[in-house]
Amino acid sequence: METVLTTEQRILEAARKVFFAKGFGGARMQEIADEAGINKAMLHYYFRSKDQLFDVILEEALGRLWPTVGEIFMGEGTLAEKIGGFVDLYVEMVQERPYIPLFIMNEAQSNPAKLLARLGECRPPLQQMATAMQQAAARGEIRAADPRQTLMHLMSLVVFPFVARPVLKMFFGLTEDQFISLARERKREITCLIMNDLKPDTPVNN
Amino acid sequence: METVLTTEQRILEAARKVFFAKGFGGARMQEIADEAGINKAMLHYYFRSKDQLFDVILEEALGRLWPTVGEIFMGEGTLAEKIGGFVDLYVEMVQERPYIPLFIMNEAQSNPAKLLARLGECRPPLQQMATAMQQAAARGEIRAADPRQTLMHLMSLVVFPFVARPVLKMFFGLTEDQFISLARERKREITCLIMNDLKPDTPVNN
DNA sequence: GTCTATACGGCGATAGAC
DNA sequence: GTCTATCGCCGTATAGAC
Repeated sequence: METVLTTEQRILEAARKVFFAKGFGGARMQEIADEAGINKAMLHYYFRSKDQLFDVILEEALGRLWPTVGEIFMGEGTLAEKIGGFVDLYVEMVQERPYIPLFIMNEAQSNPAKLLARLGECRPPLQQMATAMQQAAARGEIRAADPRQTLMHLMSLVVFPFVARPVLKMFFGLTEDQFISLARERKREITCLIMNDLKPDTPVNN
Repeated sequence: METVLTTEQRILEAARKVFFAKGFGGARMQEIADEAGINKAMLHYYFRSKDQLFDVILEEALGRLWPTVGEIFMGEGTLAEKIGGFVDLYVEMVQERPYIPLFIMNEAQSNPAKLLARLGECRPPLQQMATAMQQAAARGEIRAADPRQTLMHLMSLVVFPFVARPVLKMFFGLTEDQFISLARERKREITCLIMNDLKPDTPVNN
């Protein structure tokens, strides 16, 4: 139970903060050093170069992209429960680290080579999701649907509002508290939206 | 019908390209000059500083954020038609200029002051949309719903896939062509998704 | 209006004392 | 391991010839 962080830990914490906020190109080694309360030279002592320091941060971030989402879809229960679980977990992740998705989308555009190579190793649980959806469709719980579209719907609905948070707050004239409560309402809304879309055809009631 | 562009126009075109791709911090005046086929000094001759050049580009981009969306919701027709029209128009806009949303979300985070002031003047047509939804609800065409949530749904579903395009292509293992056709399918999907969600309660069939 | 040359500062990175 | 000092490069911006 040591509350004193090592120099390396303080550097990493500072680097996360600055890289996530400014991206690779916008981040300054000096700012990271200041944030960590140490000297610029120490950054190079511990991590040779800006590139290598960035790689460590990037690796961490990518590892946290897909929490334990795959397991949710492989577990027991109805698809509605699984989708609900996915949304809960994913909203929580994005809410805790809102900078990560924007950071990743940015780097994917400005430094594609660097990012996309590593991104290949962090695929979403598309296979598990497809299986879960097929089984649910066979049970008549939902209609047949393209799991890629459904995953894109889910990611869009969960991630976008946090990525665009400052813009949306301005558009809707919201305070931070109001935004948070609006975001909270969304969890349930999103699940309903998706399940409604996947409802099986009901010729009788049509 | 003059195909020869003035120097100023060529600078602006080059600046759009570079700023949209790299953001303010990542863009280099040298790159803009090369792209325009002129000298670096000319940039400063026409636009004094990088900041002022950027402001011009930003202004343009903000003006194109909301096409003539407001009019769609004020016109005749069912809400389903209006939503469909919104999606068509908005997808088209984002498809044509995919860099603009990411660019705006970025600058909103890294240079909030500069952007958010001007952003206030480019609000989405929330008022028109709210009115159209209230009227549709009164006609029994849809259930009562928070127009802010509906607008957030729409923006999320339309914008996110384009902003995250490189990432999604990698996740799903898609070529550019495959991505485009997936995006095309989405237009209809999104409209259905939203209208399904807004369907009025039907106690008889419930 | 367009060019070359240059000023000036900030950046990443390293050397070397302690 | 930690610091100060400094190198070399590249960024924005300007001066001045044509």
